[in-house]
Amino acid sequence: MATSTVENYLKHVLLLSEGGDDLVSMGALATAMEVVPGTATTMVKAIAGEGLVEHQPRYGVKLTAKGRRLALNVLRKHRLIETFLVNVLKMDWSKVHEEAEQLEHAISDEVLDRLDALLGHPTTDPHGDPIPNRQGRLNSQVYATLATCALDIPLRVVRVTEQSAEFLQFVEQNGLLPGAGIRVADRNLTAGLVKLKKTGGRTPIVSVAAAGKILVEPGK
Amino acid sequence: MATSTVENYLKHVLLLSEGGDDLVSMGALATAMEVVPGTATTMVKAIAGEGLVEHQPRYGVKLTAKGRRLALNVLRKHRLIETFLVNVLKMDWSKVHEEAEQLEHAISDEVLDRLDALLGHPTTDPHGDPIPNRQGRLNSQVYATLATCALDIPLRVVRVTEQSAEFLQFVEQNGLLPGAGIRVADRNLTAGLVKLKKTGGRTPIVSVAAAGKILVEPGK
DNA sequence: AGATTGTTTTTGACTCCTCAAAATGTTGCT
DNA sequence: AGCAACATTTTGAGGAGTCAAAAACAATCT
Ligand SMILES: [Mn+2]
Ligand SMILES: [Mn+2]
Ligand SMILES: [Mn+2]
Ligand SMILES: [Mn+2]
Repeated sequence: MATSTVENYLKHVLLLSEGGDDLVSMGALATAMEVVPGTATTMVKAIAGEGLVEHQPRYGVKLTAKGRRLALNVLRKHRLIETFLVNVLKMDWSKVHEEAEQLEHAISDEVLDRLDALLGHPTTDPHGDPIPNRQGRLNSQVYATLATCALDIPLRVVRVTEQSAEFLQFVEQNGLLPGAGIRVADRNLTAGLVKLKKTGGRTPIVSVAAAGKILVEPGK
Repeated sequence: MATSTVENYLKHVLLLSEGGDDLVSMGALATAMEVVPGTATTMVKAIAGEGLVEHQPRYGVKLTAKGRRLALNVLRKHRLIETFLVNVLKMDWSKVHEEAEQLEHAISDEVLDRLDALLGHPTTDPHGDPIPNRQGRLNSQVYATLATCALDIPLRVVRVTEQSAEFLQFVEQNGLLPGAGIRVADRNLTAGLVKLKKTGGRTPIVSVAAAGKILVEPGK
C-alpha cells in the first residue's frame, strides 16, 4: 500500500497536470509538496521504481495509468470529505481543505462509498471542484474566469481554484460563492482591478489576480 | 504534535491500565502495539523524555497527567468515530474498529466536537465501551461478566470487550449485542461452557473464555 | 546460595522521508 | 562559441520507527 506521502506526491502530479497532459516539472512539484527540489527528485525516482510515475530526467514527471488511478482515488476522497464536512457537519468552507488533507489518507474505500451515497453522489465539492466518480472519470471542463470573460453579460460562479482559508473567506465576504449570479461591469488591466455587479446590487471590486481564480459560466 | 505512533502508544498504555492504575509491563505494551519488546522500550524512553509517560526501568510504564489527557482524547476520537460509522453510515459493528484505528489520528478536535453533537453526545460506542467526555472524564464502571455473574437472574448485555471482527460477528450471530436481555441457565467450569437463555427463547452456548468478554448488568 | 527461566534493555542495522550544499545539465543571451 | 542564469540531480547526513540478536536483570525453584 502506498504511504500517505506517496499519495500526496501522486495527487499533486495529477493536479499540476490538469488541462495540458505534458510533464510536471520538479520545481513545481517540490513547491506544491513544500519540500526542497532534491527531495522531490529522490521521491520521484522511488515512485517511478514502483511504476506509479514516469520520470524524464531533467524534464519532468507524469503519471502512469496505475499512478493516475491511485491519484484520482485520493482526489475523490479529498473532495467527498470536504463536501461531507460542509454539507453534513456544517463546517466553514474555508477550513475543510486542511481537514481533508489528513482524512483523505485515513478513510477506506468502503467508508468513501457510504459517504458518497449519504451525500447523494455529488459531482462537485463546496469549492466547485469536480469530484472524480468511482470509475476514475474526472470532469475537467474548461471555464472562463472573471479575469478573461466578456463584460456585462450575466454569469454564474462555478468554481474557486484556490484553497487558502484567507482567500476563501474573502470570496465569501464578497458574496462570490459558487452559484452566485454576477456580471463584470468593468475591467482595468493597467490598474489591475475588476469591478463586478451582483444580482441584488452589490458591486465588489477584486484584483485581476483574484479574478483569475474565480471561474464562471454564462448564466441566467 | 504527537505522531500517530506516539498516540497509539499512549492509548494502549491507557487501555492496559484500565481498572488498576499500577504499571503497564513492556511485554504487554509490546504485544498490544504489535512490535518486539526492544522497540517498545526504545519508544517508551523517547516519550518519557517528552513528559508523556513515567518509565520505571525494568518494571513498567504509566501515563503522566499530560500523557493521560492526550490518550483520553485519542480514545474519545476512536469511540465517537466508531459510533458515527455504525449509527450514521450504517457500517457493520465488527468492521468499524479497524477504520477508527486510522481515523482517530486524522480527525481534528473541531470535527470531533461536531460529530459528538451530530450523534447527540453519546456516552458509549457500539460495543458498549464508554466514551470519555470533552473534559477527559472516563466512566470506567466495573461490570460482571457472563463467566462470573449469578445464575438465573435477568441480565442485560452492556459491553463486549474484544474488538476482533470474528468475535464480534459471533456475538451478533448469537443475539448478544449490547442491550440484549438474557440470563445464564447453567455454567460448567470443567467443560468450560456457559448455557444462556435469551428473552424470546433462544439458548446459545458459549465458551467460558467468550463469556468473560461479555459484560452484563442486572436488567429487566 | 546457586542455577534456571522469563522479561527487559542494549546494540547495530535498516527503511522512509527529509534537508543542505555541491555538482551537473539546460536554456537563453551576447 | 562562450557565458550567465536557472533548474535539476547527487551526495552526505539526520530523525522516526522498526527488527534481530546479544547482554543484563529479576523472579522462582531447588
Ligand atoms: Mn481541498
Ligand atoms: Mn475543494
Ligand atoms: Mn475499537
Ligand atoms: Mn469500541
